[in-house]
Amino acid sequence: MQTATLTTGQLARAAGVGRETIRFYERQGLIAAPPRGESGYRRYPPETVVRLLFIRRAKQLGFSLAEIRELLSLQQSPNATCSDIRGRAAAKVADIEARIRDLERMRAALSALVNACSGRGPASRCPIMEALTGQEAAALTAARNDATEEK
Amino acid sequence: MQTATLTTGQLARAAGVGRETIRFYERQGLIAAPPRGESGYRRYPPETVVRLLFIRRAKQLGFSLAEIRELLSLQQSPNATCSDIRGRAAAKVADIEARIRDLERMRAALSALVNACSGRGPASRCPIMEALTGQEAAALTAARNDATEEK
DNA sequence: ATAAGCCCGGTACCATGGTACAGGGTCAAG
DNA sequence: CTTGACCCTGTACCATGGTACCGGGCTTAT
Repeated sequence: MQTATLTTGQLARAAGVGRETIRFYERQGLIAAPPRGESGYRRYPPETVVRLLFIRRAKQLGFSLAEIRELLSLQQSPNATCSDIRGRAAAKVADIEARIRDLERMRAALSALVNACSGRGPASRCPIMEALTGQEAAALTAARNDATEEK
Repeated sequence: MQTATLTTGQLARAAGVGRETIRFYERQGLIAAPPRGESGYRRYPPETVVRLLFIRRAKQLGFSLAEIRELLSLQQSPNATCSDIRGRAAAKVADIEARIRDLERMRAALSALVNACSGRGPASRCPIMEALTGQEAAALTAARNDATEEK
């Protein structure tokens, strides 16, 4: 085995990802299809490890694979500017902030319900369930009671 | 058409969801399969609207369809207690808070990178890209330079 | 009575990020 | 020279929450 190139398994171990993941990234255009040996085995140049680690870090920062593909192609392109990158990163920050606000809104609404619930009594009269059920249930029940009385 | 029951389309309009979504929820066990008319058409009792609105609200609060199915079955079950419900809601709050913390961590790391980037110069020397690329790239480049010099 | 509009079951498809085979070929050590 | 570990392609599958289409049947208004 030549130490100059890596097989798929060696690359996977070096980058801390699965072997299948590497082939998946190749299909997704995140890493280039490497040259092949006689046997058809992939022979990765060692810098592919760097690229895979880049992908891992970008994923941890919340970038999708599509966005990472764009970042990588900007990296490659000679007339891409630093402010292009900065713009994408800032947009992603805004995106993350929007998701946080969304979750904060949920958290506030749901924890208000939890606080409104004593935890005693049957589920059927739980304030949480009543809030989720809304007004319509009462209206429908009333309508049905009317019908019963009229009968 | 009897006004006592609703067709799938009427139910969909009343609850503000798609017709296909209702059949999907039936397959997922979120709403019971309703009785059918002569023609095989579904005939929903009007309270199904309440159930669909319940599902919508619970979804807005971050519950998955599987969790909503559980909430609905607790609602139905006579020996389920209020504290069962409260427990699920509290667990969901904790879940949402964990997701928020995760996003906060991303936001902090990424906005630090955005602040470190002046936005001037080529993408190849962008501090954001350098941070994502890490140390390995420098090490590999050095190794390659060594090899070149030795040759 | 005919056309529009609704409904039926079944199936396939969307995005996201992979994972898991099956059925072969290859490579290195013993 | 065989055995086990590795690699190949291709395809199907996982969860999530639906959406879209097909070929047919039903209903309703004109």
